Amino acid sequence: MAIGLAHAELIAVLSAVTGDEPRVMTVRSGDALPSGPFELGHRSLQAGLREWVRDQTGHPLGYLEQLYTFADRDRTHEDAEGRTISISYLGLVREQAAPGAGKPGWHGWYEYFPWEDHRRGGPDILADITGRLEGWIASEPARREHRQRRVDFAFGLDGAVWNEDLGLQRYELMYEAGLVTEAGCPPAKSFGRSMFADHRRILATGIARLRAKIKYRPVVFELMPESFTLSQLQRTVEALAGLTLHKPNFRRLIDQQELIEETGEATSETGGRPAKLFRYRHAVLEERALSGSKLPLSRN
Amino acid sequence: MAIGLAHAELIAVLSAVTGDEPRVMTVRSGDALPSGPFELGHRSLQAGLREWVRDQTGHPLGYLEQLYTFADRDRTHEDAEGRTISISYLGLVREQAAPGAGKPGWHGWYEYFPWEDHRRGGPDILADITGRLEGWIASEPARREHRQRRVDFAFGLDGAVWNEDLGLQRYELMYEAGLVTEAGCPPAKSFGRSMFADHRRILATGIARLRAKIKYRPVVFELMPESFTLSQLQRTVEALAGLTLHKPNFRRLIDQQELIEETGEATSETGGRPAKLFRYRHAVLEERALSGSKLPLSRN
DNA sequence: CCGGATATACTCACTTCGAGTATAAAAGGA
DNA sequence: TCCTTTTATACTCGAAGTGAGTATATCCGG
Repeated sequence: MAIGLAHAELIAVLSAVTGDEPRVMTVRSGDALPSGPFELGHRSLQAGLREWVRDQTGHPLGYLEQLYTFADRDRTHEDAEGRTISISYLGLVREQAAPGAGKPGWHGWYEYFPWEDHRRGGPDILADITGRLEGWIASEPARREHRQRRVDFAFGLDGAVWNEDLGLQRYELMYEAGLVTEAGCPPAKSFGRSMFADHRRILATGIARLRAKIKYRPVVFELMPESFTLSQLQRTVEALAGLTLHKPNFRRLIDQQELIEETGEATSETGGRPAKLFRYRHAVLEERALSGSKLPLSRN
Repeated sequence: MAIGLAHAELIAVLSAVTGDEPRVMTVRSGDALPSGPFELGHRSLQAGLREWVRDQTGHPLGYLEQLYTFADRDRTHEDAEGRTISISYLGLVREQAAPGAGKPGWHGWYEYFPWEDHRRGGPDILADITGRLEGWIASEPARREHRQRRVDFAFGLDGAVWNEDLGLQRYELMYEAGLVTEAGCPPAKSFGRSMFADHRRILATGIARLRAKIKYRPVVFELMPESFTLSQLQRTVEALAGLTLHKPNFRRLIDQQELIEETGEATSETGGRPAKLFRYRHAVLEERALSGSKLPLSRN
């Protein structure tokens, strides 16, 4: 069986949460995701990326999973024979281990996707977007109905509810409708900060994946410091989902799953009544991480 | 940014269900999964694979999704510079469109994973496997506890319940314990039919992904003929999951989701009372395919 | 016309889950 | 000191979902 030659690169969506702001590691002042060649000599892709991140950033990398492999024709490396295959990964970095977070190199998710943050209600920018999308829908009568259904579903219009998992579909619709500069839209009429090539699409893929995952796997804890309060944990989940949650239900679900345990200490840095500190029960839960563990993503 | 050179190949896990037997398309008399070079000139990986499958098999390919990209050191192409990157896909083929199903080229899933079929109760082979695993657990005192937890969880022992989604973890445990020929185990002491290189592991990845997916996305319908009875649908799901389901609950969940509609006809080929025929509501559901749609995988 | 087989329909108890309400313990200013 | 604000923690209730069992309908073949 013959084998085609290609160039291989790794692209990483590395996220951390500082306070209540989800961030992504970037290069070129926030214009691109970190990427690099897939070097020979690595044991595996996963190991290669781990090593590379450690060298480049000094941050130990907790959770790491493959996102998607792209090889579209428009990704062909300029002057080279063969084409480029981009293998993208999603990685989670602990806040405390990310001293660079906040400084250049880390940028908030919602700079790139301002319409995705619904923690203070649906953002005003949404009305502008859906308005422009209506124009796009009307512009081609033959596909009108189909487009209308897609938009209503993705943006929670006409009876549908906003679903935080559909971030990628929303970005792709906006791309199709020419509302982002990556699709050739003039900056003045586009939405959100754009990125190099298809990096923003890859970021959207990572965000969508993470938002879906926190609902059934205890990956949030990869973003938390060693000990934390329940409110901190909730704010982290809220930051990722771009939604606010019902506090009593959040707490109920967390402790009925026995994912965490009290450290015995408390902190009064939170303003009001001191909060108990908790830690994640690593050892006991290695396996369970593979199955259960839901988070209550009910709208508030 | 420099780009590493590599060989790229595509590997496909193409599945169909005939009657109540889930099958996978194979080459080399069932010893390998179909694979081929990633040719230049394809619009994308997805398009390349679609084209390639159509040419090779004559089967139109319905659902297609990327599974995983492998590039471990032991997958290096023999005499070549660079290494091989294998991009694997999961594809679903309709029974009626797979005239070759049953003939050479298609093999039942459970030839390769006999311990995964629990439709007639836990298979006898399971006792042999867990017995051998106990030996492996005991063989290294330092990791005993950890191994015990992994095995109990994956195989549903010691209070845990059998989880059909964990097929990949089960295979990997068996590989680690040296119970499969791919890991160097002599054929007489190994379990299930083996495959070339890591193809059986890729098949396990595909099966696990599909078993997980049918629970929240309506992908089963990609495997059904145009019109079908509810029992047929249930038997297909059962074949994939390797479990039997509670009939009344299955029907309730199906029709409360409004995924299907009656064709108006009925068939009396089933032996007893004639069964109504249904069809999947394609058009209405393009978008919903992205979110909801659960299947009742409750044990019976 | 009756039993076997399959299809279809209904019921009930238990759990889950969204949503609201109540109490506890700190800080800080009047 | 006390009262308000703020945050943490605890409890309750009703609606919906889910597992499991039972009952009825309609064919076939003897």
